[in-house]
Amino acid sequence: MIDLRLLREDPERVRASQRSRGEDVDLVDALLSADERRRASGTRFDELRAEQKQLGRQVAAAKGEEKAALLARTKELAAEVKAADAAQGEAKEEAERLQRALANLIDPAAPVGGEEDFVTLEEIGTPRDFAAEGFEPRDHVELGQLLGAIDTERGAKVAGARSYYLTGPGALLELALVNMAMAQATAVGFTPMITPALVRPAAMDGTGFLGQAAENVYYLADDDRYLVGTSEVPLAAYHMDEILDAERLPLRYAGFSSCFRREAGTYGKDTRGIIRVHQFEKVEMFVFTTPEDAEAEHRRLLQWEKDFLNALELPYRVIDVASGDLGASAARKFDIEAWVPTQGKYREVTSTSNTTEYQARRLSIRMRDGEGVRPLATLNGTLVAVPRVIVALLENHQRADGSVVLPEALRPFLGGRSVLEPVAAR
RNA sequence: GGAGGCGUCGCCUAGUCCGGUCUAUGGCGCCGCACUGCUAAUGCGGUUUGGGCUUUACCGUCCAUCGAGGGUUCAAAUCCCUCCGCCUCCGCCA
Repeated sequence: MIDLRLLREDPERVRASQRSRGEDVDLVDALLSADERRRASGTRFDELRAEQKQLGRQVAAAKGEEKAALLARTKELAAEVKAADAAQGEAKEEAERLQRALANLIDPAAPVGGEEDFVTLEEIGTPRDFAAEGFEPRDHVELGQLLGAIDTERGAKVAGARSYYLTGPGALLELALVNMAMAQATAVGFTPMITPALVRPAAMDGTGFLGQAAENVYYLADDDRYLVGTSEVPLAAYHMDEILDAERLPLRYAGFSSCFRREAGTYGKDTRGIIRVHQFEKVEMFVFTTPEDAEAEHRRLLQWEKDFLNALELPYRVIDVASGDLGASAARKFDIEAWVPTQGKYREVTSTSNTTEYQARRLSIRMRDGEGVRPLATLNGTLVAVPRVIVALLENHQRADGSVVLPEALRPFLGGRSVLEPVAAR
């Protein structure tokens, strides 16, 4: 949610943000007038209620006829109070509904435009020239089969499309990547967390995933629970309804969980392999900090993501995502895309968003400092989304014989192993 | 799944049976002031959160807030219902 005071003082800024996102601008004025109605109905209720309380005290002290006379008056007033209360409730609900529907204010520094209008901030590393090396690179599905690391066929048999098994070295590779990510995160002060993957509606809604993104969320109707698409959800909601001492900030958590995505509306996209799947594991960084520190922390999250990919010796680029392609919670977002040789393209492997005070307001997470009590800022960033990193590792580090060289930094997490070799088919 | 107990403004706690200055008690912690070579101790005052009005802030004031939501009543922390959470026991189970 955005700050209503800011909305009242500078509605044009909010309209501009909506426009830049390509979202409904009328929502802003609908919210403004709903807020007006909310305050008016609240004032009326408060006045009636004050009168009722005052009379109530008189009733308590009165006796006999005097009391009977008072009761006649208070009875009438009670009906008015009840009506005013209902009106206030409706106005409040409507205002909050609209307030929740409004996306976060765009950071003015974010590029304006749609999905294609991102700005490339930097390119790190150089994609290998396989032609010069004299062989055609295999894609990760083929490599995964050769190495006995990925089984997409049986994944589909058992769990349907976009499902897979990580087998043998593939399974170990996941564990190694997760351990390496956790080691890096804890070294710079993150608290490792293993989070619930199944959450209540308040957590899902509070993080902003039940808006436009709702169609990609698995919902268990019998239990009124959601499967999270990222541990950002349980990590953000971890401090729901709390007031944190500003001196404790920043609070940094590295969450590990399975992630579930329906991938609705992506039929035909990335149907081969494990780039787009319904279930995967991920280590996510999540930070609670002051609004003043949020922008600097966003840069730090990006740097930690780069550190990780650098250690894996992968070529990648960093993009500044354009306004129209931001999630509802994000004011600004940087994605890192790793080079995928067989596609001749950079593909998203991490994403870090500054959600400013947006999620904190929805989840009622505040901080107490010298200024008093006010919302804090939250930020998130991927450290490792396992399948996509496996894709990049296999394809970028493959050799002509189908073996894959493991980057130095990963070897200690694989018992010192330096190469994955093809195995006989099973 | 079954039976029972519990949920009070940071923490602990009084109040709930029997509705009415509860405008929520006391302690701890914390903040301010006083006293004091320093510290400690002591004394006094303050200390939930949100919303409205006062054009912002300060100050002041009103309303809401006793796990959440509804109901009964002139009036609900207190009575009734539903839900959520925690604890104990039984059953089942990785």
